[in-house]
Amino acid sequence: MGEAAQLKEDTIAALHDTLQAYITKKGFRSTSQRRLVTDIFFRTGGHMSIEDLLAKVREQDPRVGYATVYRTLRLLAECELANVRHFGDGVTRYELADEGKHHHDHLICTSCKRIIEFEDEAIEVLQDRIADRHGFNLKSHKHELYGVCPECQQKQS
Amino acid sequence: MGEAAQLKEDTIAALHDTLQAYITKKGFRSTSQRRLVTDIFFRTGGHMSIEDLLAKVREQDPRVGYATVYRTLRLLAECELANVRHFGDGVTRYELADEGKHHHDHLICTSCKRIIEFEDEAIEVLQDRIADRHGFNLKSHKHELYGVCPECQQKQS
DNA sequence: CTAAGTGCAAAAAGTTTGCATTCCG
DNA sequence: CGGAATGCAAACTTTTTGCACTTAG
Repeated sequence: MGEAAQLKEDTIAALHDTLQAYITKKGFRSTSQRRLVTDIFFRTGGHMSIEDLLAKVREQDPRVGYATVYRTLRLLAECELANVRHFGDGVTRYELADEGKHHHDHLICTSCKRIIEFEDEAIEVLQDRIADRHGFNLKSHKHELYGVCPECQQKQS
Repeated sequence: MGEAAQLKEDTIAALHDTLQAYITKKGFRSTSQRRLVTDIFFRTGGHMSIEDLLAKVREQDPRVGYATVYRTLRLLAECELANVRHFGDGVTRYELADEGKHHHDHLICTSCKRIIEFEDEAIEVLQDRIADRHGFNLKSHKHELYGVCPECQQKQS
C-alpha cells in the first residue's frame, strides 16, 4: 500500500518480452529509442507525463524527440501494456497496465499533486455489480479521490 | 437512475441565486452572456463540452465568443457550482456540482460514447474510509466505469 | 464614471503529422 | 534493399490571454 513499489527485474524483462512479441507479430521494429523509452517507462511504472518521461529519456539520449515518445506510448497503449490517464490538469499521463502490476486506483493531493495508489477489493465487486445491472460489458475503470494530503493539511494551517 | 434527469425550474432558479450571491460577494457583474451561458449549462446539467455548449449558446445569441464560455465555466468551477471532467478524449467537459443534483458517477460506453450516471452509497462509504486511512481530507472524486453498453454489444456481434 | 466583461485575434500548450533521412530485419 | 521508425518542424486542437471597446453597477 502507499507509493508505487519498485518492479522486479524479471517483471520488467517480462514486459519487454510482451512488447517484443507484439512488435514481431505486427511486423514492427525494435529500435534503440523504443527500448530506451519503454524501459524507463516500465521502471518508473506510471503517472509520468510525456514531458517528464522525455526528460528522463534525454538524460540518456539527448537526441530523442517528442514525437518518438508520443508514438512509443501510443504503441504501448495499443498493445495494452499502458493506459492513458488524465488527472485534471490538461496533461496526458500513461501508466503501466494491470499486466505489470496489481490493479489499483488513485488518491490525488490537489495541493502538492502527489499521487498515491490504493486497492480495494470490495469496491471492485460493487463496480462489477453496477455494470451488470446496466448490462455493460466492463472493460476498465478509473477511480480517483481528490483531496488534501496530511502534509499539505499541516502546511496550510 | 439512468440518464440525467431534468432539473426542476426552482432548482435552476436556486443555482442562479447561488451564482448571483457569489458574483455580488466578489464584486463581479451579471451580464446577459453569463446569464445565458449559465442558464443553458444549468438546464442541460453537464457532460457538455465547451464546443457543444457554445453551439447551444449561439443558437440564442450568435455573437458570444469562445472566451466568454471558457471564462464563465471557469467562474462556475471557482464558485463550486461546476466540476471539470476529462473522459479520455482530449476534451474538457463540465458538469453541475453536487449542489444542483445528487452525487453520482459515470458508466461510459467506449463504443457509442453514451454516458450513464449511477449512484452507489456503499462505494461512497468505502471511499471515505480509504481517504481516512491515508489521512486525506477528501474534496471530490471521480469514478468512471468504461465498457460496452448492451446496444453496442448487440451491434458488434 | 470606472472597472469588470466581452469579442476578437493572437499566443500558448499539448499533441499529431508530413517528410527526408536513418537503420532494422 | 524496402519499409518502419526517427527527428525535426510545421500543422492542429484546445484553451488562455492581451487589448480596445462595451456596459453593469
